[in-house]
Amino acid sequence: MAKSGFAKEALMSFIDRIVKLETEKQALADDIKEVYSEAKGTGFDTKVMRRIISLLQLDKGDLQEADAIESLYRTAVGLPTP
Amino acid sequence: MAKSGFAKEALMSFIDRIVKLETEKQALADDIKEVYSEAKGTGFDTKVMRRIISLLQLDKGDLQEADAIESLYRTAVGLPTP
Amino acid sequence: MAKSGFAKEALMSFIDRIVKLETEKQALADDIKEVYSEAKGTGFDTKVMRRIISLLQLDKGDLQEADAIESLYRTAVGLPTP
Amino acid sequence: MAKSGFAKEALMSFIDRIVKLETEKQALADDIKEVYSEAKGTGFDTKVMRRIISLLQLDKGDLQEADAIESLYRTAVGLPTP
DNA sequence: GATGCGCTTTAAATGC
DNA sequence: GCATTTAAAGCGCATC
Repeated sequence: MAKSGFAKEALMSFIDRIVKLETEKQALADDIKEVYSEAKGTGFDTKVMRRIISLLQLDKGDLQEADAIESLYRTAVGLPTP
Repeated sequence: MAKSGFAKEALMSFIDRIVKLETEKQALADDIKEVYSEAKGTGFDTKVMRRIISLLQLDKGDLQEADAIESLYRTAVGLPTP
Repeated sequence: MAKSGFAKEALMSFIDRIVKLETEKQALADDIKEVYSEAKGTGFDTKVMRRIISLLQLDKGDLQEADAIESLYRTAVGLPTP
Repeated sequence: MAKSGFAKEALMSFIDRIVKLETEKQALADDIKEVYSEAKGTGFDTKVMRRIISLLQLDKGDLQEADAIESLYRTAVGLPTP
């Protein structure tokens, strides 16, 4: 049992698995960064791209609602709506 | 002279000033957090509020341009425009 | 209520307060930058200064952190924590 | 060119690639979470595990950091760095 | 349900 | 000006 007997092997196994997964995860993060960099070099606005990607994650209703609230608040503070 | 003679006093003076300013800055950050918290309690969407505030920092032309690019990208990926 | 009736005045009030606070906060950030700039002009290494300041701010937490590390290693090895 | 002609296809390609990579990245994040969960179920303290893993990852940089600190203090005190 | 902590992401600063 | 590195902010989880 882990708590008292002290399963050193088990702990090391868990930790190894996590370290490995995190390594792969970091590699993907680097890939993503690279794609953004490439897109930027092609002339795209990466800031807007990031926003678009986050909007894509929303389901349709949520997106509409978010847009609606933003329109409302924009009007309230005197900003033009797109 | 700082580099060779070693102006310990001067260094400490600079550091003290910075620490003091950072303390005040942190206090303002806390105040801001509190206002957001109050707004949230009143029923406002703080995420949208943050966006509105960042949009307010832009000058008019920049805002229009950002909106235009976003519309373009939205259309390109099949998202509805607000 | 904010969502339906839509308290435009309340929203503007919150946003005004935040914008004001952020303005002051930014002013302090600028002041800090200026001090660093002045220090740099006097011959100090600002990177080192930043490091020292962060170390100074960590001083208090440092002991706690050392204690925490000991504690966690004890736990990891199955020893009781004090 | 992206800005005027507007390469819709290119944009969609970039975004698709990023979305795909982020999906994989999220899958790995979920895997990691699952391993922690399993470890927890086996009786390990996940907080401690996280701490240990972060310490393991810092091991390499640690020496460098120690050297850097010595270096910065030397500079602060006016001593030449090696 | 609230609070704190860690992670992720985003903005800024510096050096090339 | 661009790219890297570092600080700040926001977010979400986990705990109490």
